[in-house]
This record gives sequence, structure tokens and C-alpha cells, in this order.
Amino acid sequence: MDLSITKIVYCSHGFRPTYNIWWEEERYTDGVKWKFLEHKGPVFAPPYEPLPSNVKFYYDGKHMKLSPQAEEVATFFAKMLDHEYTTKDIFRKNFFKDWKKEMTSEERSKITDLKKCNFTEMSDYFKAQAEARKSKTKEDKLEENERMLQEYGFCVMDNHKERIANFRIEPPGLFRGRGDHPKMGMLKRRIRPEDIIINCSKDSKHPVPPPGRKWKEVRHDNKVTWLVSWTENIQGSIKYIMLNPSSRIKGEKDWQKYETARRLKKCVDRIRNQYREDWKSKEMRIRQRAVALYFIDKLALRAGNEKEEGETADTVGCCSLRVEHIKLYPENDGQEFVVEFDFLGKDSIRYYNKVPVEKRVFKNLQLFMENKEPDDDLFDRLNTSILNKHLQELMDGLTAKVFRTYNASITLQQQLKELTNVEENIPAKILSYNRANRAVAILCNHQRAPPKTFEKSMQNLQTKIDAKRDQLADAKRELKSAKADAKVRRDEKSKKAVETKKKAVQRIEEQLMKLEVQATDREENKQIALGTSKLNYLDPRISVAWCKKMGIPIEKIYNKTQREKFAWAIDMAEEDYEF
DNA sequence: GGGGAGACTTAGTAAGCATCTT
DNA sequence: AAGATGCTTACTAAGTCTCCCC
Repeated sequence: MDLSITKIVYCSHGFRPTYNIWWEEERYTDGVKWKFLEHKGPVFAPPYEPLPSNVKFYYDGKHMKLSPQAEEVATFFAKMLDHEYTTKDIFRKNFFKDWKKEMTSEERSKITDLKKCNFTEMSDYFKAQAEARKSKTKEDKLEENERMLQEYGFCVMDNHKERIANFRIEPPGLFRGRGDHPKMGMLKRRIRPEDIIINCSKDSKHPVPPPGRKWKEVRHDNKVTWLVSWTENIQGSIKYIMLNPSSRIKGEKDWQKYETARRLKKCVDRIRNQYREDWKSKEMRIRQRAVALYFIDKLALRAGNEKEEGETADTVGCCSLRVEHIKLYPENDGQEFVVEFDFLGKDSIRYYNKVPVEKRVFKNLQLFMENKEPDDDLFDRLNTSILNKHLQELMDGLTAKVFRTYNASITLQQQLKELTNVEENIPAKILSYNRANRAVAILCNHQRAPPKTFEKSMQNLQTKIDAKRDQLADAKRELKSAKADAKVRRDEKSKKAVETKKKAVQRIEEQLMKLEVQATDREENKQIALGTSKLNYLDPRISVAWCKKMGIPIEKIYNKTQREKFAWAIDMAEEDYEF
């Protein structure tokens, strides 16, 4: 079955007629997302397999056979024993509470203290199993995965066969929130067919539930993009199965996102003038709105919706900043009007920044903080809905996050212009690209945990560099003596020898440069994640155009997945593309 | 306008896998 | 062949924003 409209797409490896060329098709305008949708439904988590009888659980030093339900939940904990989570009080408390709910009344009366539970045999058993799975022939694993992918990993949406992003239902386990999450350790329950809502078109072959089972509902809503949904039990939120980023439905939206950001580029000056005016407004709400917008624009802060207290980790964005999250310095390190930000943002990633701001902003902040407690809202007359309503009036489709997209993309474009030189060689250009990418990642505060092996791998690289330096010195010495030799002998053979040595020196110099560049790049990247901005904030057409201008194969910048996601941009953007 | 449901994007981590070293 | 290393992919949590109801 091949319903895709494909076109021969040229890439530097040759011709590959692989993509759906959805970007040359007409688009829906009326909120309709598709006319035909057919899929096979989700893949459920494998059923629980009770432990073999030799793998024992001990309570207070004594062997205890657990009921299957209680045992399953115990295995979730056992599997995480090596993780720091299991040492945290909240995690243990939440787990124990939910575990007890799964016990028989007899078990419940016996098992009263988590500290007295010994899961080590279970834990060892799972480690051994993981080991065994590793050594299982590669073909077995691959084949199984591939079979599932072929069977469940695709759907037909309109005239395209599309890849599904997540066709497997999340297996049961213990909830792992990020940061200080009040619900960490709670039992994430197993999802059954009866929990599942299927979305597909009426005239499609509907997915079939497992034998003897039923779906919760089958609906035919073509105003939404999801294929399957269920309600999760930790926060009560809805989870979805949706399409891969390479799909038409995702790609179109992504493209549209960058087009909105480009429209902002056209009117951003006007908007900036406007909010600067608003700093002087008589009305408090307008001043607050204007200062918040300034932060969102200048610092690429997120909007900051309010969150239900006690349901999630305590994190904030711009509109939900509290007095305790900023400090004002009339003077700091020779700069005037410095604001120090220190708060936990999305995923409990710390945002720390000291920035000089305009005097008016500074004065306003002082005013906003007057007579407030540390845990009071900084912008008490503002929330994201007020802010976005205002933005909508300034430009059609404008919301807070458009500023992040706009500032990220424009920064990349500027940095690429500034940093790259057509004359340089490919590794130098790629270093420059990464640096431009890095500037954006820093702006957006995209962090990562430094890789566990970072120090060591850095040392190894340094060793290599040192060795290469020695090698270069040797080669230079040899070249020198060859030259001297040629001067004396004046024959063809020794002239040739000089040429060979020269080439060798050149080659080694290049290799050395490459290694040094690699070291710089890696060092600068230690705690910074480039992937997030590359995937979500940077208009891919900027990168494609840059590659064309600089003679860099696109494969050096985008890996296979990224090329699939950005196929539209790779096909469309010419070297003169301007964001 | 306030609150909640719903839909969709953005995010970091860890497992999986490929490749390079020893 | 095994082990180290580094990149890719899968996973799923945590955001944003819209819409609807009151």
C-alpha cells in the first residue's frame, strides 16, 4: 500500500523518493484536520508476569509470598531501587500509600513499615533479566520491534501513510515527577482497553479491541489530530497518541508557527515602542503587563500560567513570578539598575540571570514589590490570559510563546551571519554553527545534566591532542631534514620526498585542528542542551539556507530524524532565505 | 473574568544502538 | 570480542493556549 504523494527529493547522497510532499498540497481552512483516518489502535503494555517462586520478598527478615497485585506494585519499586528517588521521603510515602491499596487486607495488616521491606532479590532478578535481554540475539529484538512498528506504527490520514509518534500505551509504574513533585512515587495504573477512546473516520476500518474486551468509546472527530486518548490517574489529565513530527498534520503546524514568528518580526518595533510607552501608564495593570512583556521579549521567559498548588512542583514563568524570585540592585558590578532572577522554571530547571534593565523598568519593579511578602505575586494584576488577550490585539495570532520562537530564530540568523566566514573549512564552519545554536540555547535556558563521563572523555580528548602535537612536531622535523637533504642532493627523488613530508605536515595540522575544535565545542556545551532549540525554536529554513550558502551538506547539521521532520524546509528554502 | 477540560507543543532523561578502542 | 563512548530514539512529564461553561 502506498498512498503517499511523493516526489524525488535531492540530497547530498543522491536521489531519494521518500517523503510525502504535503507542503505542496492545499490546506484545510475550517478547523477540519482530516477527512479520512484509519489506524490499528494502541499497543498495550504486556500483562504482568508473576515472579518465579525462587525470587522472594522479605518483610522484617522473613519470607512473605505476596498476592499478584501487591507483588506487581512491589516490582515497580524494586526496579527503581538504584535510583535516588527511592530514598526520598515523599516518594516513599506516596508509594507505600498506593501499594497498600493493592494489598489484601491480610498483607495490609502485616506490612506496616516500608523500611522493613526487602526487595533486593527482586531487584537482582530484574538486573539479571536485563542482562539476559542484552545478550539475546539482535535479530530477535529487532524483528519483534520491527513487526510491531509495521503493524501498529503507521496510520492512513487522508492520502498519506503516516508514522505514529507513540503507539504504545504507557506501562504501569511509579510516577516520576521532576523536581520537588508532591506526587512522586504514586502508582501509575495500568491502562485497559475499557479506558481507551478511539478516534478514526467513520468510513475507515476501525481498530479492534483485544478479544473479549471493549473500547471506552469510538468517536469520529475530525477537528482534532489524535488517534487514541485515555485519562491518566496521577493528575487526571488526558494522554494522546498522535502522529510523528514528519507527518503533514504536525509539519504544517510547525511551518505555521515560524510564519507567525516572521510576522512578529515585521511589527516587533511597534510592539516594543508600545510597551515602553506603557511603562509610564497611570494604570498599574498596564504597567505590569508592559514590564512582563519586556521580560518575555528580552529574556525569552515563558508565559507562566498559574498552577494548582500541591498538585505539581513549585515552578514559575513570567506572569507567575513572585517577589522572592527577583532582587533589585540600584548598582551592581559597575552597572546600574540590575535585576537578579533566581527561580525554578519548567521541569524545575533553575533560571539564574543578572540583567541590567532600563531605569523605568527598575522603578516599576520597586513599585510592584512595595508592601508585599516574598511569596506574593510580582505581577498581581496580570495573568497569562490577560497578557495573551492584549497580544492578540497587537497582532493576529500573537501569544507569549511567539516571542520565544521569534527571538530564538532571529538570534540564530544574526549569529550565523556574525560568526561564519565562507573562506573557512567545514569543521570551523560547523563549530560556528554550534556556537550560534548555543547562543540560542543559552537565551532559552535549555540545560542538561553534564554527561556522567564528561571529565573523563575530556581528558581522553586532551591526551589525543597532545599526541597529535607530538606527531606534528616530528613531522615538521622530518620535513626540515628532508629539505636540507634536497638542497644538498638536488635530485628528483629527494624533491619528491620533501613534497611527501609537506603533505604529511599539512594532514596532521588539519587533524590537530579538528581535535581542538572538537574539544572547544564539547567544553562549551557541557551543561547546555542544543537539541531542544534546534527541534522547537529555530526556523529550519535558516539552517538550510546557511548550509547552501556555506557549502555544508545538510547531514552535518541535521540527523536523519531531524531531516524527516524538516523535510518541508529542506525542500523549500533557497540560499537567500531570510527569516 | 474565573475555572476547568482539552489539545497540542516543548522538555530533559535514560535506554538503545552504532561505532570506535583496546 | 568486549568494553567504552557518543549519538539517536523512546518515553512521558510539564508546559502553553483555546474554548466552553458559569
